[in-house]
Amino acid sequence: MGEETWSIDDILATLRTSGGRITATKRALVQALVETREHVTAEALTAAVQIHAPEASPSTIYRNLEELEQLGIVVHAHLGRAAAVYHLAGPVHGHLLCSRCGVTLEVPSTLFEPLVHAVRRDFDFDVDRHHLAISGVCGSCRDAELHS
Amino acid sequence: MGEETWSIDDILATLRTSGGRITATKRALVQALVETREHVTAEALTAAVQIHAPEASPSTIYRNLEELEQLGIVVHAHLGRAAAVYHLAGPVHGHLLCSRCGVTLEVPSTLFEPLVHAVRRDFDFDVDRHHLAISGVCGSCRDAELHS
DNA sequence: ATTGCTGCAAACCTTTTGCAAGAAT
DNA sequence: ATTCTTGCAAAAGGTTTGCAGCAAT
Repeated sequence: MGEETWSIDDILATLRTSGGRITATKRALVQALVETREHVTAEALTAAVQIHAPEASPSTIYRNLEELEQLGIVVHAHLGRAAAVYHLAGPVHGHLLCSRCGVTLEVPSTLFEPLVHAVRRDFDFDVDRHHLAISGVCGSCRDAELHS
Repeated sequence: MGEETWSIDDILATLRTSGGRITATKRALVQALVETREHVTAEALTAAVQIHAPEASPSTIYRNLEELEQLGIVVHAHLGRAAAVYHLAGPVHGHLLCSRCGVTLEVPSTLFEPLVHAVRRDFDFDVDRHHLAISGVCGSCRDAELHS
């Protein structure tokens, strides 16, 4: 259920082993993913990669991300209507997305365990813990609303 | 936290009371929503409305859906990368989306209560119960996978 | 020498928006 | 008469794809 941590070399090795080729774009993408431990959009990753490889195109980023995802290195989540966010598969966690300000909070997956088990028991459904995304209103936005 | 059930007349009355005007498109849309108790895309709703009002355009459907949503009559959820699904606000429930076959299961929101409370307590975050969407793999797809 | 990867540009899909004409009140 | 709504068409935003050339193996 996800490695502890991925190093750049881990990832490149996995990429090679799977038959993929290592390109400058892939290297820069992997580096960006490892360095920013946050949830980033494909657009942000493209920008990061372009610092090192100015010619890199969004389509390549998408293709590389898909390759990494199929290897279990990267996961993505859809948080509402906006662009998907990508991050390294790591310690599993859920996402709380504020529908007012858009902030994303990561919460430990332990919070979801009761739900995960109930859903498996009652609905024979295996929750993908990586894709957990719950929307609502964060404390700051709720407070701001009360004052208006 | 949501009415028990909406009738067509309930909805039209609410629409009128709020200052909105009743048009043929709105009437057909409301009828489609009440009749199909499922989760439908804007595209499907457009098709349903066009049976009665062939000239209705998708943009009008979107605008009407937004109006209905602001009145608390309709809610929508984003289940993955595909089009959003809309349905009448009713007994609150969560969604389980199978990432293999795309089926959507509705589950009672009681399953989410432990999570909702933990998240409020620990993260000061108010979950929007209508938007709960959890992805994973349904029993049929898991079984099919085991046999392959 | 293979053949996987790339950038570019264009296509795609869902949703939003501008606008002038039309319709509900 | 007022002004809310509509249809159309175009735009927008995110993602995917076709293709010919480039590059990693």
